[in-house]
Amino acid sequence: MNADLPLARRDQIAARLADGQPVVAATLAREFGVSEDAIRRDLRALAAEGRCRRVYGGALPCTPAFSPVSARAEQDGPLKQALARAAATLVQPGELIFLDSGSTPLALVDALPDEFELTVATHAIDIAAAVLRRPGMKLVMLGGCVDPVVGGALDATTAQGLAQLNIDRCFLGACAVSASRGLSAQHAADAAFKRLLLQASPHSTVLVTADKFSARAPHRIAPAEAVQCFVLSPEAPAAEADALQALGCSLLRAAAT
Amino acid sequence: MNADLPLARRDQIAARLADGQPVVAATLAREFGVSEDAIRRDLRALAAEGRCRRVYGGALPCTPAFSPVSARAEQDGPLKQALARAAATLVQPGELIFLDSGSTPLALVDALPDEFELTVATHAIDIAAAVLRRPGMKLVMLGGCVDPVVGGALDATTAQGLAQLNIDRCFLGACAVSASRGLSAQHAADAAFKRLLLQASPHSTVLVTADKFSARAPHRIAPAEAVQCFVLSPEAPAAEADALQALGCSLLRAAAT
DNA sequence: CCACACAATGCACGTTTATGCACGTTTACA
DNA sequence: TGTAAACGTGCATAAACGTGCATTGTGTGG
Repeated sequence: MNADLPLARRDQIAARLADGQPVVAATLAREFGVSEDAIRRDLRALAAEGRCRRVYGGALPCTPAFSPVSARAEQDGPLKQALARAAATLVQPGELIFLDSGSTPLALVDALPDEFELTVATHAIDIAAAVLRRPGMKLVMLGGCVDPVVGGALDATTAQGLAQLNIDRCFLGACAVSASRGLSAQHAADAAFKRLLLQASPHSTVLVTADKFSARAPHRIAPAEAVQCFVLSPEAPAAEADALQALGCSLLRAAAT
Repeated sequence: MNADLPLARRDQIAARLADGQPVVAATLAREFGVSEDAIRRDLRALAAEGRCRRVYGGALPCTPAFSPVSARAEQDGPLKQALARAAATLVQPGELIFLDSGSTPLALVDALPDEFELTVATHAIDIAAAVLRRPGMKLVMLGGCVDPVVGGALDATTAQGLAQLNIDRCFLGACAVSASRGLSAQHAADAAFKRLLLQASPHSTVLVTADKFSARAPHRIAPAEAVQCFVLSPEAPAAEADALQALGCSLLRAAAT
């Protein structure tokens, strides 16, 4: 991280707490490269200001509620995080990556490395909010009328904004995946947008939880071979995986949780 | 790199701080080829002008880039909610309202009536997220490169998107308010956007907490008479309120908490 | 041309602050 | 109930701090 100003460290810890994240003293000590004593002093000071609640092993935010991302990430949790970690290995420093809407791409935000100077583009509100919490990343928001179901902008303006980006890589969530029927989505507008996104990206990755293979969805996005890489969970059926590979798609297996 | 003018050095340091970068005294001393004493004097001067926060080892930007909106979100809770409730009474059914970035407009989202079939437009990520949680509202998101300090899109694309909206009413937060100096903002791009927003709206309302009257900010947005209505907190100084009214602005007092 | 004010700087001094380590105590968990 | 980790406290150290003072360079008025 950047400058080792003591108070800056304290601010960063305070920011995490204000964000609703609990902090662990030992972890922070390693992360900031100082002894646990120093961290404990910080936490004590913050607690004295009423900015957190001191507990054995670390500290908790004084307002424990309300933290949309972390809550969701915890709950849907380990599986999507594992997919996200695997997908994050594909990203190269300095790239402009586009994150599609959905909880799996959302998990990817927290898995992206800090030091890569990435630019993240998205049309999804919750993903933008998550990126905003990551210091080192630039954020480009696509505007338009927001579809309340998808949680992101989805209209002609959005498509137009997409066309103005030089995307290096995109990550999609899909409603349904099959080697024979390709990718499908629940909503027509969402499918159309994903189709444009695939066309606009020289390299596209789809994050797939195992249940997506058995799912059906009405709107065809593209054939599977339009995607360069699929990230699969460990319990994905081998038959489907082999079929995707036979189409020329590369596969990435997430580590078992 | 360096002209030897001392003031030029101070300006460069100020520029970095305005950019959100923390600075380390020892590093700056080596970089500019002067003693740490000189740097410390600069930092002290800048801090005295309110342009940074002095800390042990260097200085931090007064609005740290890394803990953007989340930290200041709920600090003045009840007060801002009271302002929001007062402002919400101005809204008419079916309108397209634009919400500026800031914690006060954010509070307004939850105060808006459900049954009015409103369309809310914004360029701020957190406000969009809040609107998304309200069922009966339509949401229009303005896109563009997102300013991490403001927490919303702020570039030419955003301005263009604004021009394509038929806004009925807009609600602004301001960094500083004064009858004589008008509205001011901390950041140039933010000020420019607010200026466009005022021009694009037939009716504009500014939500003002009492501390905004004593605050200073470098970038002038518009004179106070460019705003139709100010919503004031109960403890706002009467002198300032009278001065605003003398300029032809209507006032709305929030109920005491 | 000189004297002087003035601002910026570097240096020396004593003071404050943050840190790490050592010690004994408390806490969580098996 | 026992154990290991986390805790708080005291102390020593090094870095950063503020202040006062001498030096330098520049511009101005006598």
